[in-house]
Amino acid sequence: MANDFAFESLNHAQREAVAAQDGPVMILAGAGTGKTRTVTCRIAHMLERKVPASEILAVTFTNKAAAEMKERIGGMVSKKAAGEMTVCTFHSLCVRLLRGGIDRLGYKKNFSITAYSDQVGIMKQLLVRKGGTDEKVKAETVLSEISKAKNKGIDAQDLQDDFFAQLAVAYQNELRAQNAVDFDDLLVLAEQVLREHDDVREHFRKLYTRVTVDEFQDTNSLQMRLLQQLVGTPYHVCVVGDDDQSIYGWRGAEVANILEFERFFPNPKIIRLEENYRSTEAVLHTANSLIKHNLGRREKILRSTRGAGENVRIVAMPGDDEEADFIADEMVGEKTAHGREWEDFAILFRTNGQSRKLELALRDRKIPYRMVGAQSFYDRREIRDVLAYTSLLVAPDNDVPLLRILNAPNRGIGQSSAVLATDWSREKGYSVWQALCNPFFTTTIGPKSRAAIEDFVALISSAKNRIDIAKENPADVLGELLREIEYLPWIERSCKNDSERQQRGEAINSLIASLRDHIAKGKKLQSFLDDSALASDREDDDLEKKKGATLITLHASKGLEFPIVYLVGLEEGFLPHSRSISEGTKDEERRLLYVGITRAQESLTLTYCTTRVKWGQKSGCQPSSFIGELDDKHIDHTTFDEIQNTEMSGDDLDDFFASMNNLFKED
DNA sequence: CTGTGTTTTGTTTTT
DNA sequence: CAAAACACAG
Repeated sequence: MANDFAFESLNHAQREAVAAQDGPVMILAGAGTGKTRTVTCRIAHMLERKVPASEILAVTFTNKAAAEMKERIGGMVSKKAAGEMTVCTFHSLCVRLLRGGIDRLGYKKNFSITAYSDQVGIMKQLLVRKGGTDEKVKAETVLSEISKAKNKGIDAQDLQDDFFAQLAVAYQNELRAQNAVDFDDLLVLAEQVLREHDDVREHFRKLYTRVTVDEFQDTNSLQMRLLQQLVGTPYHVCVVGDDDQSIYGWRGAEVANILEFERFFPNPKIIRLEENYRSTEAVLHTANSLIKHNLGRREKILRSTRGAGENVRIVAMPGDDEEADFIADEMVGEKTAHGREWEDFAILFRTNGQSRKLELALRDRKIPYRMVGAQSFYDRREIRDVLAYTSLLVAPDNDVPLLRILNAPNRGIGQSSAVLATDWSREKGYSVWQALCNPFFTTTIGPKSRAAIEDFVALISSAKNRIDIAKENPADVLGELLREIEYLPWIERSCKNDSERQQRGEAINSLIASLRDHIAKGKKLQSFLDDSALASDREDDDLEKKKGATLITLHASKGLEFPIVYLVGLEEGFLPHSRSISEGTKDEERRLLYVGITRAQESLTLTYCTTRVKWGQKSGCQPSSFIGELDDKHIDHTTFDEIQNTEMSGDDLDDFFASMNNLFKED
């Protein structure tokens, strides 16, 4: 199955990238330059050259990207070969590695991965226990400092702030005691195993002889060190990325990795993809004129292959209500006038909070839409609860999930009992579960709570036995367990409306269904929990395939493209975000805007408001300083009022009256 | 221990 | 103006 046809369709630079198979290679792929196609061709070409598929490793930024890449390569070569390759995120790669070798570092192989909400839970407890003077520190802040330190390779106790260092040590002990690792530990420990154990390192270097890293601009220095351990001479490593699209600096991403790639892997072949197949000249010229203002970049000039196109518009809005209405109205007009599909439209914004008004405006006009990224499926309360129950069925000694559901639904084991159990277990060096099982503990508390605790212990034990001993399907056991404790009715009682009730019920069902699916594939319960912890995905296939216009944050929009793009809220303090100004990361905000602009294929509209409702109060806004940096060559500056007036002419007039009529009808 | 009413707090982005 | 944390009575 030759894939020559694909090779034929590549441009010069892309072919060069495909042909450069040996030694270190860096592909600088500007926005819309056919990056994914080039990378998949390059890997397909590897397989053609008889590199065994099992020796190929490709690391992506998200699970979704991994799945997509696998599918595309499967389409070019055989499905079987694609299946034998390893395509995954850094984190899941590390899980695989550690499930095999973490015992070398003194952890047990059945370690569990602490989800973010559980990290917060641990830290909150520690703050209560340690924060005698109760300083106003948020658990999230401490965790983010710890995370930054880990990613930089700093030891927890060496944190500058004394209090933070204390917390960091306590936090790490807590995890260790529970044989648990957090998200960052996965990378830290994997790197450590590879570095300290020659045989493990050699094993993996032989296992993966060809390594590709996608979205390289988003890797941090820890991931870079991991990569160095993973790849030995002769460095058959290929990194792909675009420093201009590095927007995860706040999570530790180091643009330096891409700017100083030579330092890590000597004499790389550097290939630039600058021919853009996505956007019009107007869009690209505007994007280029903006990104020019960033210093210290690998210079790239995107060239359009699609002709000038219509001008970019910058529209001043009197307020955020008008902004939303204007966009929604225009979408209706565009659709009828030019036969557009709703899927052709996307509205991009900086913060999730901005989506509310837009949603309302779309809903008013019955425009179908899909929201990407609001709340992660796995962050939902009912899902976290059910997963906590699931993890108890694997390892009841994990305190965090245990404490989470100890009294959810309410079963008469309240705060005070929980504190007593925790304290007792800590004193004796037991887990909380062991405390609950231990008569020496249970006899110390009141008869009512005691009965409740005994019931709870019996409940979990019997469910666990059904899985471990009777070998029943865990999905069935879990489902029955939830029914027995009447979880759903309990959660439903806290819902405000019917649709929320339905959603929660569906979420639980879909989680159980995916567990059943997982078990049917012959995989273990433990790996189900791993996957859930690592799934950042706002997946839920339904949501992905849902029809309609797209509402999306700038961050989540990376890698996507749309014919018609509205980018809202170009105001100082929003984009650039005020926090970025105080942190001195305005460059990253500029890149963020650059990413947004380059999503547009044909039509781009940037809007800003002169007033905006904030915390229920109207307040004034300044247009973003980025607007002044754009070259006006392909830009029209207008205002809301101007457009309203000009629309009074021509055949738009009919539309205007139609929508006015609608307005009156609704009132 | 639970449910309700009151106060406070807050808005970046997420593997 | 929300949601979330908090306080207090039952």
